[in-house]
Amino acid sequence: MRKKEGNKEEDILKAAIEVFAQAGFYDAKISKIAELANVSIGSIYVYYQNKDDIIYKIFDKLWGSLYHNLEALVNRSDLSMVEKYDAMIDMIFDTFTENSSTAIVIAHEQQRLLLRNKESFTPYYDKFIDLGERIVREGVKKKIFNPNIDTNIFRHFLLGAFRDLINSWATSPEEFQLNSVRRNIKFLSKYGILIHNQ
Amino acid sequence: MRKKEGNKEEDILKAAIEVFAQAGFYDAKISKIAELANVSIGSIYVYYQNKDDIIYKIFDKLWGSLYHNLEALVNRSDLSMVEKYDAMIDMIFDTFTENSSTAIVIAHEQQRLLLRNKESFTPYYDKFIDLGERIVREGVKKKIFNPNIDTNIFRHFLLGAFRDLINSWATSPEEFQLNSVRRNIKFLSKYGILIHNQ
DNA sequence: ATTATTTTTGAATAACGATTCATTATTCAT
DNA sequence: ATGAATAATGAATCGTTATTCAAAAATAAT
Repeated sequence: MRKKEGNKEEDILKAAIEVFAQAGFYDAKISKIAELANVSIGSIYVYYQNKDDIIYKIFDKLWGSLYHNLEALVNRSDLSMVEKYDAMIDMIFDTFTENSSTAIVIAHEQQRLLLRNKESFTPYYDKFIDLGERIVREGVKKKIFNPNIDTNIFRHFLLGAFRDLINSWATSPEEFQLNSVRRNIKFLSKYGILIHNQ
Repeated sequence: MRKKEGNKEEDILKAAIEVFAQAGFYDAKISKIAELANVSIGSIYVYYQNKDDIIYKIFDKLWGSLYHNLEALVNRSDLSMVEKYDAMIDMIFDTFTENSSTAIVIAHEQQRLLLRNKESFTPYYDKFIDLGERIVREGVKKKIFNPNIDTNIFRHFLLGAFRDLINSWATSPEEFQLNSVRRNIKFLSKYGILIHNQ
C-alpha cells in the first residue's frame, strides 16, 4: 500500500485560491494551479472533479467557517444587543481579512456562480444568512434596531458594503487602513453618515 | 454608396446586454448575441473590435449617463445638502433600475474587468466617483455629514450596498418592493440601523 | 526481492467558440 | 442600366485549454 505524500488536496486548494484571485476564474489555468501547488496536472483531477469543483470547495470552506463562527455567537446571552452586533461585524471582518485572496475570489465570482448553478453551491451560505437575519430580528424585537427597516434589504445592504470594502482593501491594501475600514463599517451601519443633532 | 440598414450597432449592444446578463460574460456566445440582434456573426465584428470591446462600451454608456446626470446635480444651489444627497441616491437608483440588465452585467463583471485592464475602462467611472466624493465632502464641510467618516470608505460602502441590492432586485424582482429598496437605502445610509433614543 | 496496491504523472485528445476574410448583397450616383 | 462603393454574411480557421487515461513510480506487505 502506498501512502500519500504530503497533503496535495490542500496544496491544490491553496494554490487555486491565489491563481483565481490573481487571474479570475475563467482566465485561471489549471496548469498554473498545478505549477504553484507543485503537483502534476493529473493530480488535480485525482482530488477534484473539475475546475468548478475547486472553486465550489473554496466557497464551502469560507462560508462554513463564517457559519460556524456566527453560530457560536448567535446565542450568547452575556452580550448586549449592540455588543453582539459589533462582535458579528468583527468576526466577519476578521475572517475575510485573514483570507484576503479568498475574499477577492468571492467578491469577483460568487454572484455569477450562484446564478449559474445554485444547487451545487455551499449550503453554508444560506445558513449563514439565516443566522445573520436572526440576529437582526432579535435586535428589532428588543427595540434596539429600527423596525421600519426590511431585514432582507438590510442584510444585502450590509454584505454588499462589506464585499466592496474588503475587496478594495485586498486589491490595494496600501489605500486603506484596515482598522479604519473596520471602524467605519461598524459606525456607518449603526449610525449612518448624517450628524444627529438632537 | 450603400446605406446602413437600421441601427445594427445599437441592436448588437442591446442584445449583448441581455446575453451577458443572462449567461455571464464568459459563457456568453457571440453567436447568441448575433441571433438575438438579428444580425450575422460577421456584422458584430464590423461594429465592434472583439467581445471585450462590446462589454467596455456597455460600461461606458451607463457610467457616462450616471456621470452626466450627477454633473447636473452637483452644483445645484437650490437644494439643501440632504435634498442633494437624496437626489443623488434617487438618480443612481433610477438609472440602474431603468437599465436592470446592464445593472446585472456591472454587478457581475465590472470588478474583474477593472482588474484585468484598467486602461481600456471607461473614464466616466472615475469621473463619476470624483463627483460623488465631492458631494460627500461638501456635506462634511457644511457640518451635515460626519467628519470622522473616511470619504473614500463611505463611497465604497454606499456603492457596494447599492450594487448588491440592485443586482438582487434585478435577479429576483418578485422578492423586493422597489420603492422599499429605495427608501431603505436612503434611510440606512443616512441614519443607520440603530434606533436613536436621544 | 517480489508482488499487489495505490498514487502520481503529463502527453495526447477533443471540444469549443472567437475571430477572420473571401464572397455576396445592397444601395446610390451617373 | 451599370459600376463603384460600402455593408453584410457565415463557413472555415485557428488557438486555446480542460480533461483523460495508459503508463510509471512509490510504498507496503509478504
